Amino acid sequence: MAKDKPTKLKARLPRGLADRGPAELAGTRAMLDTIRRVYELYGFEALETPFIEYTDALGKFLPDQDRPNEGVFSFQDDDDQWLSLRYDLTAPLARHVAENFQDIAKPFRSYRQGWVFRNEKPGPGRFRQFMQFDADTVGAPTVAADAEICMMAADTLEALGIARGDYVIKVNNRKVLDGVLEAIGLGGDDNAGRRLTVLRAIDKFDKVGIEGVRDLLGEGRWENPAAKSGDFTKGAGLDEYEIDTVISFVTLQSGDVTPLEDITGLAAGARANGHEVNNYGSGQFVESNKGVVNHLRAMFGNYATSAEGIEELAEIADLAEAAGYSRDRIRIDPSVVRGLEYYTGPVFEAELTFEVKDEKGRPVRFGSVGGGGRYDGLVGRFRGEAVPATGFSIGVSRLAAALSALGKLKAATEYGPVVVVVMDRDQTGHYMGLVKTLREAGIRAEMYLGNPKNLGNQFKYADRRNSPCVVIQGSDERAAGTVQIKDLIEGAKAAAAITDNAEWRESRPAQFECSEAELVEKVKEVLGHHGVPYGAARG
RNA sequence: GCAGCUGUAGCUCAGUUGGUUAGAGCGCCGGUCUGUGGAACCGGAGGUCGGUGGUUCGAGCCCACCCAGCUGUACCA
Repeated sequence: MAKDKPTKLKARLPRGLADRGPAELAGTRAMLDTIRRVYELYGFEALETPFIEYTDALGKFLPDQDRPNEGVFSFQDDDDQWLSLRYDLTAPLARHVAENFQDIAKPFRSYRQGWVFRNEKPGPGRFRQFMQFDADTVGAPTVAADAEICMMAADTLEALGIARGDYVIKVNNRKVLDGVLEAIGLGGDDNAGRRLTVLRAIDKFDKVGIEGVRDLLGEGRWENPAAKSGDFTKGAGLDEYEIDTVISFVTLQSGDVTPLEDITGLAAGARANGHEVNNYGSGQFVESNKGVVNHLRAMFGNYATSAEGIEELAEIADLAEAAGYSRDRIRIDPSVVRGLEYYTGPVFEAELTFEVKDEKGRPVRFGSVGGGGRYDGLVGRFRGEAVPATGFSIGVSRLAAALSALGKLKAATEYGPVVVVVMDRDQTGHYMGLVKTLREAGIRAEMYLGNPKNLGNQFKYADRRNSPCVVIQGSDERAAGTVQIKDLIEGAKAAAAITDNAEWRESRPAQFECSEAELVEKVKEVLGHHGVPYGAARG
């Protein structure tokens, strides 16, 4: 009989998804605790919604398609209704608020954290399942709510260990953009398509540079402009004058032009307080949000829609400044576009400003690690009236990926349990008794459950589990009422010099004997010596 | 979706102008060592060479198509 090899099933993980080990879980848990602490400090309260929503609650275009799997994972219920895995936490929040509108005290301030899913092509820092941590204020029309969200975003990133200057919260306002677009004749519903193209072009500013944006606003752009090869992106088809207008808006802060605030009268005082003040000709100037806002006023203040947005930005800048958040943390930046569909006013984006490199030394683009904005229309979709709302979302998974790529995510060695080795199979009950004693003292412990015939294997196991120590009791010890405790951490150090195997075995480094009654006390000494937490000290 | 690159052991990769039975390092398992982790030495398991078809006396290598992965780009409500 020919032996047919059973066809092995290939074990493989779908792309864009990831298993998480103990170290990563511990790191994520610490991040979540930190974020939660900041959010709660600001007065937000917890809320959780399910992973699954009706598809039409998430977006407006889906239900009429055959397979609404563009971007979202969807499937049909028994009753043929389309369900989807949530792709963010904002739409479910809007549904929750609308559904429980009467019972919710407004302004409603809530936070929530959880997995979201996107059916898109994954990449570095882009996953198909990732975690977000949101905070939203629903029912507050004031821009103070927006300003507060920005400040909280800054506080959160710093609480996570990102130094001031290594991140920035960029702020813009959709109304300013809308006004500019109206001014160049792209207002109205029939220009929605071109408007979108313009917004996307602006969004790519830091990726393709000023010339790239110029091409995208005009005829279009090749993936490799020099060789005119690769993918071609069709442009918005604007003329020279229109392009110049848009470019002047975008570069206002982000690129070549940095508007400066004239502080001639204030410079002396600023210097006295230790601020750096640049000299430009006769007047004295400093980079500031107020400078950007003044510049916007001068250039676009005569467009009604823009003016409204500019004044909102001015107020956010003032509020932030008054609270001590200056341009190094919260920055008015007209190139920020974001969330093209549902944002109605201020939009925010959290960016890391330091460069992260991959293992080959090439710079990695992680994109924004958080974002948000005002979405006055989202809750209103479920009701007849507009409900003002603003919120912010941290991309926990992406931020964790960025931090660990940078080596900033503390990869503290996770110690395993104390292992009680099995020397005599017929004493299993007694060994488990030792384990129980340790557990009752709050010490992680387990008896070796593998094949106990070779004692060496049990040590190898304990070594791999990163156990701080093992407990040994053979017939000699049992007769004497004692146990051997072997400190594996200390032993590894002590044995580093030994090269001869026989000597290695004989020396039994870092091993000592104690009475069974002293077991807990002595193990605690070993754990304490190495800083291994136990009992209440464990997280 | 579009473009480029890459598919050989669990991982990283060799593999001559096409030539018997496809290799190495690491890892894994076992032994030296059934009362002691590491090192060392010895041994072992593990491959439809991504798939299908073609050219050839002969294909891991050449050709066509397909599939998968990576990178970029587009899309991302």
